[in-house]
Amino acid sequence: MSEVEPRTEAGDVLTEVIMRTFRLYGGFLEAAEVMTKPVGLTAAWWQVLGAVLRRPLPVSGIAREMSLTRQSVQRIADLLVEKGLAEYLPNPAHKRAKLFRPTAAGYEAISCLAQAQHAFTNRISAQVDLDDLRTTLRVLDRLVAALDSTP
Amino acid sequence: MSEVEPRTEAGDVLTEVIMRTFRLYGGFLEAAEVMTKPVGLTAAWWQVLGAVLRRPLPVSGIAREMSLTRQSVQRIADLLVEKGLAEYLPNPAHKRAKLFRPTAAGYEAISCLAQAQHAFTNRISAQVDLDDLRTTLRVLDRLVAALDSTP
DNA sequence: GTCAAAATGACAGTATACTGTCATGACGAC
DNA sequence: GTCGTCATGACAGTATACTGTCATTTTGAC
Repeated sequence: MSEVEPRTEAGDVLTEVIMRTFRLYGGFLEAAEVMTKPVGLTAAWWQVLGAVLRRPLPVSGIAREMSLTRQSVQRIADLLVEKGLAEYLPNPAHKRAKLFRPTAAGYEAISCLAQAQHAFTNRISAQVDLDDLRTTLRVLDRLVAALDSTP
Repeated sequence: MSEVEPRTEAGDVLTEVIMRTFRLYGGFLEAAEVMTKPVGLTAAWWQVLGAVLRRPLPVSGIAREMSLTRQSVQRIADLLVEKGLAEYLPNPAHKRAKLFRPTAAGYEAISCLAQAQHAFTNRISAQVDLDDLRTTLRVLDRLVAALDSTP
């Protein structure tokens, strides 16, 4: 039997952080569903639409930006087009990779959501210390980087 | 047109924290899949087995503890029993709610995973400041509480 | 210019977790 | 003890994201 590597104190804390991350993921996702429901969207649709607010992108580009698979984004994008919230444009630079962007209805839905999102984040963030929240963001950024650097 | 509520500075930071939370969820989940694969488990199985290491629980009790639905946990639990990693015991206190617990094989799989998990959390947590990590845990706890208190 | 490699979309299949519904067991008010 | 309510498991259906595979388009090495 080989030696058992003990967990460092930092490792213990990180383990707790990971468990909270899972809880928060579920909680934030649920909050997003609650916000999007009245507008006729879902959290996933919101996320995809939000990625092309500033400029059109091909589906594969959205996927890269969001760290999702092409296939997942493609499915949502097709649904959004079907619902009239987004559209495909011919891409002069690439015959297959059409450009994806919101329609006027899509932009309107997103602006309604911005309202709800502001109210939500303002309310929740008021319950924590701002400097601590900044520290948290910095730590999470470091953790994302640490995960990406060692796949 | 009604007034547009602006996002506070804390709200802005929280928005960034939420996006990192989604990224980290994906990253940690992937890391868990990598760790569980050699042992013949999945991340979800690991989580369910881990909930009954110390004492048996009925499926609905596990679900409550993990903030998941009964149905999701039931499906995993049945799979674990099918694979011989866990078993159902008669519950003297409740005829329907059988008690769920790991078998010897289940405990062995979990102890293998503990090894990989320790190495992982030790390595990742070494890249952040310990006090900052503690602050992060405290903030995440507050956020979980804030979400739970206003459904 | 040619051709291999990578990118892209399309299609199929799987895992996870959710909601909704129903029947049955447990529990408390009375 | 009875009855209404809640808890629990079972079953069905949906949403999201994943992997794998294939054909087509683009890109880059030569």
